[in-house]
Amino acid sequence: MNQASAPPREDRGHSQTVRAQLALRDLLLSGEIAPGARLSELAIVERIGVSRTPVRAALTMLAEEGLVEPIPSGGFAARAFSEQDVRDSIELRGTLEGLAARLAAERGISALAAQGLRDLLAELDEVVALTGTEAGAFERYISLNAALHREIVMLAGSKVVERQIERVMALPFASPSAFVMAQAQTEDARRILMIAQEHHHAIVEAILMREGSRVEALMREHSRLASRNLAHAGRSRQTLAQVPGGALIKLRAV
Amino acid sequence: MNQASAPPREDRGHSQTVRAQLALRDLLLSGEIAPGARLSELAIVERIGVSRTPVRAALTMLAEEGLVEPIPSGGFAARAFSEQDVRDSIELRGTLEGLAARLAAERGISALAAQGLRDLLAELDEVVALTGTEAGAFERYISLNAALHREIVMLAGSKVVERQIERVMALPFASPSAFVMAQAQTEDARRILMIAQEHHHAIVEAILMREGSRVEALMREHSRLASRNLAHAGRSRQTLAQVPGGALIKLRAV
DNA sequence: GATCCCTAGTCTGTATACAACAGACTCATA
DNA sequence: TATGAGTCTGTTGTATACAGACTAGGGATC
Repeated sequence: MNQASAPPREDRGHSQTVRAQLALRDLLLSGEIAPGARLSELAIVERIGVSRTPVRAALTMLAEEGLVEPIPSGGFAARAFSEQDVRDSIELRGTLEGLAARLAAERGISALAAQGLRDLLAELDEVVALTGTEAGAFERYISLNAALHREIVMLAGSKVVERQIERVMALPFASPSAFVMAQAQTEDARRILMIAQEHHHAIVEAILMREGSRVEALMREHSRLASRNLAHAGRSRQTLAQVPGGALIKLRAV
Repeated sequence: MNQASAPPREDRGHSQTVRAQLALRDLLLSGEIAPGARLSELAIVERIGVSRTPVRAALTMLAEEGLVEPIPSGGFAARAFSEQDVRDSIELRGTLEGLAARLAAERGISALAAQGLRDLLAELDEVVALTGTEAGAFERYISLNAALHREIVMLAGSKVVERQIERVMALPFASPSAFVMAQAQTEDARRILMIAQEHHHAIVEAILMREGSRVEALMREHSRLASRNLAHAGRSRQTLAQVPGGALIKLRAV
């Protein structure tokens, strides 16, 4: 270990493998490593200062996540995603979240969990009202939105389903809030957030009323908001840069 | 490399990592490594005759697949599945296959692909007719059934969806034919196969007619046949032993 | 001038050595 | 007898050395 000096940031507590994984993911998502490029292990070693073994482990993990893909002759390459891939990922997330929400509705949730959902909804209501007038409202919306979605997935009470959804969300542009930031500058932004929040209300209500089929349909439709946002964001590479992992997306008509 | 002798079977052509992965998967699915047991790397090295590096790689891959799970303090343990886990996995597969079938229907398939589906159906018809009178019919059914399901997934034309379904099927008892063998001895066997085949016909028809919503519902219901079979198979550990990966399933009331 | 082959360099896959850590066991003490 | 500290063993995480495979570039030949 003759690299630079101490661990770059407060990476202590993490193993070298985790550090490598996070660093690599950053490099990939920011586009610093171009999509399609081969990932030479030695080059990565020099770049992030851990030895080949953890780098290799990180690469295989990222390959499982789908951010890199194995090259037949050996090694890995940064993966590129088409607009269709993104759309499919969103549809996939909607379908799986729909399943989770349906299970939650059908199996029923505790009074405590119900209150948790209501609280999240109320907080989201506040934030949506503040949007446009207060800085940081979007960031706050994103985190609350993620929390609500996560909570619904948890309420399905199925590790198997949970794992699977986690896996889809490893593709960053598939996350529920991926395209919110891309819309932040638009005049439409507030309107879209209000619609999304209306969805949230309906979804929570359906879960509480144990309307499985309804909540599934709602959840799917909800995810399609992201698709719509993608259509907007996809118009320019600049907007796309606001989207997490946007650098990985190849536009058709650039 | 002072182990035993030459590579155990015709494992040549595979890398050590792949060999380790296959060997470990076998060990896990057969139950030779008990669910919940810690997987010591050294022990595996001695058992399958490759060094720690590929064993380690295989372990992380199997962890991604969900067959083993990381222990907080380090290392991995063989995972155990509850009956509920199995049921959820089947529901998950049904949902995802439903999505794939719907996409195939909505996007349309080529004339060649349509003919391929019809051919598979015809072959399955034959095999189902032979069931009970001819040995090996069940095995043939399983392989044709798998081929049909695979084909439908391919026809969705989405790598992202395909990958995800692959991942669910890594859990062997989630595969479409998992519980067919468990039923082979039953007098119900033939009846169940006929029902499944009726499903297949309706599914293919719906895809050809581009009835997305219908095919999705059909596909889900189709997957629930497996759940029903599980209920039967789950009654005894002996029947469960016929199911791939059955050794990993913990019965509630044994 | 184009194509094919050979060679050198680079890279990955694998094995192994080393160090830090976790857990269990023992022994001493209250 | 119970509790605590200390040690000791087994295990994983990490680094690195080595060998085979692949790639690219240059030179020779058709």
